[in-house]
Amino acid sequence: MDKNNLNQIGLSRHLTPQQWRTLVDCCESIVPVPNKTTLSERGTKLSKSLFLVEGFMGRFITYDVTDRKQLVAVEVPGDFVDFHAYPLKRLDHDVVSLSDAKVAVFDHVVLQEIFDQDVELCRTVWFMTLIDASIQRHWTYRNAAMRALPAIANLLCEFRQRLMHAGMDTDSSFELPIQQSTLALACGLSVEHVSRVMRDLREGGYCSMSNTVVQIHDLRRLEEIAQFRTDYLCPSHD
Amino acid sequence: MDKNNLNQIGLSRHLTPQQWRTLVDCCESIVPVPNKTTLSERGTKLSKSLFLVEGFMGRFITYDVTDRKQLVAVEVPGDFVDFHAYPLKRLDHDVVSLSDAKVAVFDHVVLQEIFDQDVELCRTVWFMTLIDASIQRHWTYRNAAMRALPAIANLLCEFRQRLMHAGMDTDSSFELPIQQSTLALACGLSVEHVSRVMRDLREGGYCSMSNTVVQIHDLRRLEEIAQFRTDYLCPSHD
DNA sequence: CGTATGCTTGAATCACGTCAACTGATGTGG
DNA sequence: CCACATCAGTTGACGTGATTCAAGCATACG
Repeated sequence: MDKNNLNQIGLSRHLTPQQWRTLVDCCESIVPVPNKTTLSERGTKLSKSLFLVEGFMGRFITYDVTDRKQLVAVEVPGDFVDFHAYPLKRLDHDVVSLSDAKVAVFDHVVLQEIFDQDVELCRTVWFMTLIDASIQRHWTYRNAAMRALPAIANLLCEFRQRLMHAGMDTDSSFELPIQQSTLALACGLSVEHVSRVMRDLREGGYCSMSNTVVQIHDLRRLEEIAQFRTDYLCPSHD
Repeated sequence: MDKNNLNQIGLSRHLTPQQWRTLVDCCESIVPVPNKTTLSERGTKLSKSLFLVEGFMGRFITYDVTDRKQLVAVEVPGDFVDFHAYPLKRLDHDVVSLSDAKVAVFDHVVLQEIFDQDVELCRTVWFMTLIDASIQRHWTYRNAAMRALPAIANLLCEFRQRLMHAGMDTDSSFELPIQQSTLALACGLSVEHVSRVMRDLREGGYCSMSNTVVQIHDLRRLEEIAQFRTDYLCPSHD
């Protein structure tokens, strides 16, 4: 895949066309990533950042003692993966692909150069990492304050909304190449309980998930039990 | 209080002395904030950012339907409050003081000017907001993956560590001007259960909390049951 | 004084985890 | 083609961690 074919999708739409071109020009390469690939491990020093072109990525925090893997964040197409690694250098978690994916690679040194020349671009990218932070706060909220059924419903609504931003058609159904066990890891629930919740959502006429496709049966009612709000996903820039 | 008395504490220590001076020079004023003051409400447009000189601040997400207030983040002295509001402008949550506090106020327009002149400073402040994000990921983890007792223990360890960074003496005890109900809001637990957990921590010889002081009885064992790790609080810059 | 406010404790209930067994789809090698 | 393994999902029985409701107790405060 040629880097000139890179489309401005998802969060990257916050950039002006010129800024986007500046960024794309310094893209090192575009590489395919198979499912379940560990892209970076906790504590190792990073020198590259990624733009997620296709597929899903997950951030996992693991404590060796308990061996519990907790999924604390998911990136969808159009997200910048580890652009915050650029100033942070070392991360406290692992980044693993949740599906076959495709990523555009950026070198930190090159990024530093273009940011030096364009404070506005630096600020905009900063802004985008802050939307991630906003989503992260919501994940904190969801895990602490919501019961299993509304939580799962809420997560599905979030995915739908974010994939919509990424330009995918999500009217009555959408592709979601992750499985129940992944939802369980994201919400801190057991797979068995997620299975029961999915049955309730199905039988309640809200939505259903089979293979890699989520079918929305009644969006209004789904968003209602999910207590879904969009403000944390798309804060206005002005 | 005069702004020339502002000490470089906590996260602000990531700035060089010159950067710190640049920032302090553009501080508008230093104002006292009484306990339980709402500094900014969800959705309202912000034109100022704050540096927390003294006291504690909390970020609350509330859904009107359920009326459940969830505490998703806490700021300690030395933290920049809403510096990320600078590019974000509107927040998805409320910011409320958890104790009597003192804040230094910065105007966004002035900030924009000094960032325009110093990309490096912009980058460093960005870096600091990313440590917040790292903490946020850990809160997501704690809420999803940890049981009540280790979770509370972990939160107390986090406060201890962060207050240590802020230059407070926290050898065998430290000031923590928040109450059990606040811990409950932070961990998504009921006040009654937090009370029981605190009793277990006390009787187990780990730590105890009375009024506004946390007494550490056995730090090693406390950090052990808390599964405490410091990496998410102080990532290295290089 | 009485009345909040913060903490504590007990008993009943419930949401969710754990364990175990089973299904169906997919794949693999003989 | 069949025997077998694997993996995602499902279901039931049971245990438990945490909530809820209710009451009581201490301290601070108008």
